[in-house]
Amino acid sequence: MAVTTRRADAQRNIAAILTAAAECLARDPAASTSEIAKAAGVGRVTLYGHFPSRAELVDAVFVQAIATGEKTLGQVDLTGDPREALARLTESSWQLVDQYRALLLAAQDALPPGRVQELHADPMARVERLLERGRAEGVFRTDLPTSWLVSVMHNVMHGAASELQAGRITSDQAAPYITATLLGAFAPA
Amino acid sequence: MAVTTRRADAQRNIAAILTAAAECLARDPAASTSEIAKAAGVGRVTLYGHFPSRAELVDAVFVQAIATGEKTLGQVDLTGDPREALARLTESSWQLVDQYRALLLAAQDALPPGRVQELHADPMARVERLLERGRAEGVFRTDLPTSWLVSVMHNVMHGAASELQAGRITSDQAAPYITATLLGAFAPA
DNA sequence: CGTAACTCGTACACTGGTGTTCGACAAGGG
DNA sequence: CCCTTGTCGAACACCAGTGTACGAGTTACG
Repeated sequence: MAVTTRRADAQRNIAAILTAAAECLARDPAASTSEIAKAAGVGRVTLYGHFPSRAELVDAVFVQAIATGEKTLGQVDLTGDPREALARLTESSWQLVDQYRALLLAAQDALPPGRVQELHADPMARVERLLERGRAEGVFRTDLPTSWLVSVMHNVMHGAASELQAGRITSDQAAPYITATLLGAFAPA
Repeated sequence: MAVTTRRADAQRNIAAILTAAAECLARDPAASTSEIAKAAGVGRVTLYGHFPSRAELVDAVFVQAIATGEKTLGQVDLTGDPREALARLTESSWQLVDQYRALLLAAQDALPPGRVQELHADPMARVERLLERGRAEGVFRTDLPTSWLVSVMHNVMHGAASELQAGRITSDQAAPYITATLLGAFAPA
């Protein structure tokens, strides 16, 4: 599907728009197409030449973000004690959540409902597998559904991002706090 | 400061607008003034006659919601085993969070930053006091700041609201799930 | 080097909200 | 009963964004 018949400058512009959009949306989830085009050093018309609508642009940026995030998470060692694996996964995931927080908000009100969920399927599955293994080994609780535990992890991380933004915690504290909280929450009763 | 010199029908209208706004914003955080006015059975101009701007209307609705919420929470018995008290508080808080979820979103992007935080001070203090007591009695962990634990509680509840909305859990499951999660997360290491 | 692909700015049409103004018309209160 | 207070609808100005149209200019690529 990749149209390889695009001229070199066009490809450069597409890339520039994509990275500019990522930056702008990270600053302000409601960033306008004008803003993004300007940041990319490109006319607004050019932007619309490559992305039919703002929504499709946001989608493309989001897809890209998920893809690079997946690459990072794929390198995390998930073997050994599930608790230690969870700590490692949390550390990496937290970086990503913190980085892409605003982008997620942008996606949530620019993309059709369910689309965000759909694109999160892969990273979610990774967490789920680890939790399942921990449950099988008896180090994580089994009295709550795995999907619930995944959502707890998700929400605690996003909560940490809010706390960080509000200045109530520092960047260094976040990961340890999250890890300590989750290990407590996931331990068997 | 309460202007008692208002005509009876005006007071009725104000009340109607307030309750209509509460309903509309609960359905759609971005509900327009036209929508709210129509729901209140009132002209849009009348609405602006009582509330100078959409933001001030949202503020008023939010203040009202907090006040009635506080009344409910004030009746919760917080004595005895802090863990059981937390369970009771969670049960009541969850009802409120679920009910006012959309309103909170409305407030967050209609009100100046910090205003939401400001109005949450009282309910937060209540949770904080309970957690502090539990820490003093050795049943809650002390290796994380109280403010962090409060935020965890907050975020787990809002996460549950999302899960409920997405149909991944049912209304009955929410409170027990939240309670079980928090008791685990707050237990001493 | 010529042509097709691409870009640019400006301008435009459209949408959907906010807040105001106007004048006519009720309705409550003293 | 009169007058103040309040209400109403319609119209208006305004803003900020999205997406499109046009025509002239530029750039890659064969």
